[in-house]
Amino acid sequence: MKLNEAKQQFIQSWGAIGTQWGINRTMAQIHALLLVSADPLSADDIMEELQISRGNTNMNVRELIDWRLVEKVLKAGERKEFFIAEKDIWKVAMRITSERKRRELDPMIKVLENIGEIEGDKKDKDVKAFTDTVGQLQKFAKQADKAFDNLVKVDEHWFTGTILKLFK
Amino acid sequence: MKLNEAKQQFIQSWGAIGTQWGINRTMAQIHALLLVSADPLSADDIMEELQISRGNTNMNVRELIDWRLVEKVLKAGERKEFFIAEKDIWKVAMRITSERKRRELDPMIKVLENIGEIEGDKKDKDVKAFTDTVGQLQKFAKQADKAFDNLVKVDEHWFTGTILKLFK
DNA sequence: TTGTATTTTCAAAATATTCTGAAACTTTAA
DNA sequence: TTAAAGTTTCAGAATATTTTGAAAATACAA
Repeated sequence: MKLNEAKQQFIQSWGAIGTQWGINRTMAQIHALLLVSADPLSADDIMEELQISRGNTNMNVRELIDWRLVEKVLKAGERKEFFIAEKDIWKVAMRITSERKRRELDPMIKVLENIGEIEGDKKDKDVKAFTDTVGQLQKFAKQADKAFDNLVKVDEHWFTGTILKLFK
Repeated sequence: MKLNEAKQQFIQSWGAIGTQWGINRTMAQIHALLLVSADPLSADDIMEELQISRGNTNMNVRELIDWRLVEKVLKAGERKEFFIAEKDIWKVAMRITSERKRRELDPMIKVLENIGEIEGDKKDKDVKAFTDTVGQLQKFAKQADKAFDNLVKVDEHWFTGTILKLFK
């Protein structure tokens, strides 16, 4: 299998998987392209490689930067911006996890907090069913929130060596 | 806050969160409705409560059953089918996790497996960049796969008591 | 059987999301 | 300054997804 062939296959497949993840196809493709590129690419490189418009490229690169999966790189003597992806897959996974938590778990916690006390007979089976489910969800959401925070925190400390120092 | 008011708020918010999760709004709403209902509901009940069509109701209830979040219930003397949601939030979370793994991680593993050996100079930086990233992804995906399987497995055994028996 | 209640399917309509490309804006070098 | 290179924005077009509702299929009682 030739390199370019394999690259193209990887990029296309990654785009398809992206949609399953609820992620924009183009965003996933640009990420894939940058992940397997040795050098930083410019917007024009990306447009050329993926056959997409400048606007689309710009929007999705910006989104990838928001997710902290891609960084802007400046080359000496060049006016253009270049882009490079974080290559450490563990870090990539942590950042995607953080972002998904922010988009999926945090709004859930907010919704649950905003549900007020229910008026009426607390022994009523309908009132019970509601408060019981909402209560369980609240408990679960808070636990999950802590678990994710710890996962990401431990990971950051691992890299900076903070945890090892605790054992000295 | 009145019960019906709170229910309606919960259902609408859950629908909105669902879309963030990459889940169909109606599916999330039906799930929310069943989660906070004391008794099983019929398709007509769901249509009435959420103001949606029969086709939409049928499709999404079926999808929820596929996810093992909802079960069909038959009432004596009634010809209609009724539906009830799994109320144990931990079980719900495990089932959603399993389904997401199936939809998100499994296709990723498949894609990575299908990428063949790259022809050409293995010292070339472009070849290196590609094989290195794909290699890292493969390693990560397999670890994640095992981790999720174990999570779900431990959980099932926990409920059936299999793990406690191991310590006897 | 036949008729009635119920569920399922699916083409077309409605809605939502993504993409394009050109204009507006910004940055930098001369 | 000016102008050229580059980036961003966003209205409208293209795509994709979801929803409706009526017809077909199925299940059941008489």
